[in-house]
Amino acid sequence: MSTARRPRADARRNYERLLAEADAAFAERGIGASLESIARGAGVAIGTLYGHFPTRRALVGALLRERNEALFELGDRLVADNPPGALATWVRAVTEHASTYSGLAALLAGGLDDEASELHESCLRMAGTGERLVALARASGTLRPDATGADITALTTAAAALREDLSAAAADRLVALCLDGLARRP
Amino acid sequence: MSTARRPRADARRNYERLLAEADAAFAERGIGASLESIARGAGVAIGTLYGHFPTRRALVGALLRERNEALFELGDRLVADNPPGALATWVRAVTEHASTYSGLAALLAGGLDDEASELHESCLRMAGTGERLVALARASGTLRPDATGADITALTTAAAALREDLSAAAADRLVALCLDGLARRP
DNA sequence: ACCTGAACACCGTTCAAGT
DNA sequence: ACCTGAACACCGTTCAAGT
Repeated sequence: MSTARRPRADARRNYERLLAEADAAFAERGIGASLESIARGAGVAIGTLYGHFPTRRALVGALLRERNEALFELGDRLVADNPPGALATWVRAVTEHASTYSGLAALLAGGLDDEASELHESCLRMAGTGERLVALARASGTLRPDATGADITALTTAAAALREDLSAAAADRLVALCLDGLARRP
Repeated sequence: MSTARRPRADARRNYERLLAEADAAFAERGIGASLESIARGAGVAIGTLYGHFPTRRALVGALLRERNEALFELGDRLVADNPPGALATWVRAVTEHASTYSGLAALLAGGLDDEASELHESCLRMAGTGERLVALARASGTLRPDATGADITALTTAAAALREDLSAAAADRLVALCLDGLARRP
């Protein structure tokens, strides 16, 4: 059934080199780092980069693949086990994930509504996990009844932006305050 | 005492044209809009733009001058009168101000620590007003004793970023939740 | 005193030509 | 099947030459 072919050895090598170089560049100079400099650093022509990754988002998506899997694994486990503080754990994990590269938070926020985005699927899945954890917390009476999954999406997006614009400490504090605001009053 | 001279008529006209064109460009395409296109739209050479505004931030600062005055006037009045909900009013006003152009929130956040920034002074003043309003609210017992001015800076920065990345509704909701988290428990 | 625009360095994206 | 790099369009910034 599979129509997949083994890629040519040089293609595979270029692919890996581009990923490694892009990761370094995005980590250092943010998600807007020049694609030309990435191609140069990987030792390939600019056309080769575009051959493997037609858009910047495709490159980001490929880089995030492993991190996404780890994140979703955590999410599934939290939903299944529903341990105390599951929601807070999830919010912190997503915030960290969205802070992998500076500028990523905005890209992820945009990927939620943009079906054409290579990040759309993982954004949807993150939102879905948030919804489920909110439903669980509400059912167990630890959350305001009007809390929604959208609140969690907003909170993680805001916290990730704060990490970029101000500091991780400010972001952590905001998360704590908001979760406090979301908690059910005794 | 004043060493100020009346500017040449054409200089003044170019200055005003550049401001008008920049306001339109920043409002439409965000704070990163091309300076070359702004100069073109204003009908002047690119060097003329640099002559009047040596950095992008200087241009933004000039555009915000009037808005800043209105904001500070509101802030001073809130501090003087300390009406109910003063802190919430201030947070919403600053959030709106930081959302004037897309991308401005990040610039303002950076201007707080960067003394070289043309926006530094107004950032400091905003933070100062926040501090005073927090002190007033704490003194009147409506705020958690551990609340700080930094919390207000973080909240407005986060809300402005949310407006850009998600929606104004999400931002308003976050502000409400955080202010709830900051309120003194009865 | 101010304006002009060429000059330089850089980037995103495409695509004909190569291997 | 993949890679190369020239080509095009665009931008930030500076500065010598003009008025």
